Amino acid sequence: MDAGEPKFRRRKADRPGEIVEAALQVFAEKGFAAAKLDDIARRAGVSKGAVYLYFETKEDIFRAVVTQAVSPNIAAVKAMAAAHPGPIPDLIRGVAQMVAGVVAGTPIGGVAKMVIAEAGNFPEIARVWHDELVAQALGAMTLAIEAAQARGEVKPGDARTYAIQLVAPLLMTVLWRETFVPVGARPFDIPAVMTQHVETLLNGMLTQGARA
Amino acid sequence: MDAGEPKFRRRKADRPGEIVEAALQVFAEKGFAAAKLDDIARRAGVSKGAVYLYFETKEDIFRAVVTQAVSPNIAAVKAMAAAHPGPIPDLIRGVAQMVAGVVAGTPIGGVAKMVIAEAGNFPEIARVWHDELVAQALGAMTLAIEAAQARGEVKPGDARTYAIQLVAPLLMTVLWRETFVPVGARPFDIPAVMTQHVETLLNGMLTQGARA
Amino acid sequence: MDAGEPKFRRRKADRPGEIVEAALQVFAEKGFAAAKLDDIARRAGVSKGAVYLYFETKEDIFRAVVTQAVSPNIAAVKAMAAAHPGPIPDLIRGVAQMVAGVVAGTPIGGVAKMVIAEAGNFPEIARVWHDELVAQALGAMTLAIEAAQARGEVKPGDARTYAIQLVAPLLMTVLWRETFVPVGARPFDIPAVMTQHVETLLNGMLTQGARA
Amino acid sequence: MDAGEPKFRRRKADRPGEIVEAALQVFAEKGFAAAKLDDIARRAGVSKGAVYLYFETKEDIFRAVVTQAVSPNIAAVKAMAAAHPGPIPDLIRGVAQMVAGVVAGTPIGGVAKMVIAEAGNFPEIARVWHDELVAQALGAMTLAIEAAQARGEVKPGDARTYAIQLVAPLLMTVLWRETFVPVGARPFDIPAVMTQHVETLLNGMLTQGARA
DNA sequence: CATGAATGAGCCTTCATTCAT
DNA sequence: TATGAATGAAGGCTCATTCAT
Repeated sequence: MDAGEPKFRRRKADRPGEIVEAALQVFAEKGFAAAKLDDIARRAGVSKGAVYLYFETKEDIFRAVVTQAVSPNIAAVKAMAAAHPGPIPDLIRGVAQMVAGVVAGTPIGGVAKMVIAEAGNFPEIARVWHDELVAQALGAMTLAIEAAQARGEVKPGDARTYAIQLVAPLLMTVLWRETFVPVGARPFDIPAVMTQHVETLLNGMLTQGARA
Repeated sequence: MDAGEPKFRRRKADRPGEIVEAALQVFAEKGFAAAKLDDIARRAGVSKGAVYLYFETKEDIFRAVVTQAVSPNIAAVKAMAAAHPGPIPDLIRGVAQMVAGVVAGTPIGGVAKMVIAEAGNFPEIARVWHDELVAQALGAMTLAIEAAQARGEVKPGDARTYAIQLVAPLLMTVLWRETFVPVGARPFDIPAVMTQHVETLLNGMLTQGARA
Repeated sequence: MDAGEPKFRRRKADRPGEIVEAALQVFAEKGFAAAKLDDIARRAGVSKGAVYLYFETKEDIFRAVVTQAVSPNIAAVKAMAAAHPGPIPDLIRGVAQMVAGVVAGTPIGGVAKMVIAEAGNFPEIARVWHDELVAQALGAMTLAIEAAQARGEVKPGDARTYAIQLVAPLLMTVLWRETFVPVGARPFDIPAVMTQHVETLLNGMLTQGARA
Repeated sequence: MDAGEPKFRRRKADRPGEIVEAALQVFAEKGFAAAKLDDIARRAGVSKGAVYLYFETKEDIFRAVVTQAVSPNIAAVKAMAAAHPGPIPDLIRGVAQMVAGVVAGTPIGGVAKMVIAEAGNFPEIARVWHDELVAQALGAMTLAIEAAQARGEVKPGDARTYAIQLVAPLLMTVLWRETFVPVGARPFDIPAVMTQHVETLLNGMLTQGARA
């Protein structure tokens, strides 16, 4: 019986996840509007109608894809926020490695692309992404840098700006991978870029004393 | 025709340009698929039919928007490439200021967003953007940095990586403006960010001797 | 099975009847096309699949609803047809009271509405309804009136027309109840209307002699 | 040029009327849900898309059909309401003839059928039909009858009931025409039925004195 | 018998594109 | 050139019907 391909499968519990996963691929590849329900369904291995057993509309699927990509990263952000208040270089190196790993190993890059692309059409999604993920992470980094400045570890300068200086190459290389690599551009080794970047930037932003 | 020509008479020769300009706004706001020909025509102040006197298809308009945004910047890139081989800090500061000015003062950010979003659907556009703009600029910067390394001005490290480290915050802040500012995020002062970034990074990447 | 059988155990034998009853309500409320199998099943207290154990298609259920509403009334019609050939006023009064009672106490009004609404899509249903119910009743009345005319009880005039004159207010008030009362119209007291109608009409159609 | 069938016609002003007329036929024949936009468009001689240049949704078309059928009759109702306060028999005979003419000569029967069928799904349509047409007409008749009763022309009895007694055969024969005639039932001669009905009923409802 | 997850044909609606004016 | 009414293909969504359990 196992060998015969049953026409129906009856796996209510698994379906939503499978559909969201398939949708992530299709949306990341084509964008929201150009993605066809048929494609999503086929890639999820179900019929078009089955998708509507689990989601109300195409927009719902989109929202599920994006918000679902937020949640697992919230933990990481919280860990970052709660990070020990020790010397800032270790913190930054640790965070950079962790985030680089996430970015390299998950489809979060594709989701980021979708958020950027559809922010105009789905403001609430941009808001969720910002409020729950980006602003949190940026805020945690900013606070840590301000504390380090107070301790004399980091040179004067806008702390929030230091924070984006730190993460910008990550976003850049991810979008590079999504945008230009498929048309033949030379890819970047994301962890390597981050290593060089963090060392260079630390070198530039730390005070003499902290650089020891 | 005569002296009594109405002051605000529409210039026929300007039509394509007006349409492209209108299309840029609509595409940047909604994305390619969600942009309606009707909106573009209305915003350009012409009828829907008139658009088809100048462009074959919606894709054509899109291509025109993106490629048109490339050309004026090619000059800048060439200037960059031909830049004098003097001390690298001045070159970098000069380039950064120029690029920051362009980014802050033109809709190129919206175009970048479109390129990222539609790279999957219009690979040749991603290719044009990469080959004629991004790769050129990155290549010029890379060469200049390698030359500076050869002169002992810049520390060892991957020159192409140094180049993206330099420009990444620019892309980041532009996308921030396009994506999160409309939903209430605090904006960045792009030139200020670039100033701090360039100084910090130069501080970190220059050798002792060059830092004088 | 045994004495301990649950008190409210569902009678399998009743299922078709329960489904038809539920379907009658839903069809009467929404019409054939707008009625959803899901609604019918839910209102009958069974699963959607169970409906298909008893009926082949949605059309089948519809046919069952309408034809089932015909049968119990056929007896009444036959009784009418076989009615004693005595003075017509008594016959008419008796028939009117009986029919008014049926109309007021059964969902036959909703069925009539369905027949009217779907006659175009289900001609055979209109035909059944006409041939087995309406034409029979009308024919019986017509014959009785013609007999009364022969006996000099009823004035000259088209007998079939007299017959519909008699029943028309019944249909009118039923449809009023189905159509306008739900949107706030003042309802009619159907038996009262029929009493006044029958007396007025008899007054107008009987000859001097019969009016004694 | 006239001989050649042009692909497009450009008759903006005529379209809505043509579409509503076509829709009336299709809706009356199939009902709202079973009517296909394609059918309506084809019968109106336009493409499916063209329909959407003039109406937002299928429901809109339906509403337009029904409300459009109301308006021309409102005038007649008003005339009825303003009718001279002379002897009631003349008034009733006049109104009956007029209404019978309208009913026989316009598609109002089909519209009435639609209103009855879809009252559950479109309550506001039932409300419009009732408030602007049926209740007005019934109210005017009721008032006239009450006045006649006050003058001693009409026997005691509920005036509103007398009013529906009067019009019921009209509705009955119209629905008969829409429902049973297509499946082979013998049609009624509507004006003839009304003549016999009015005379019989007047005979029954007038007082001795008024019958002179 | 009974369930309800799954299917897929069908239809409303949108919108890029065409063309008579 | 310019217009905008008209077209028709495409796709989101619904729901009667089927079938593995």
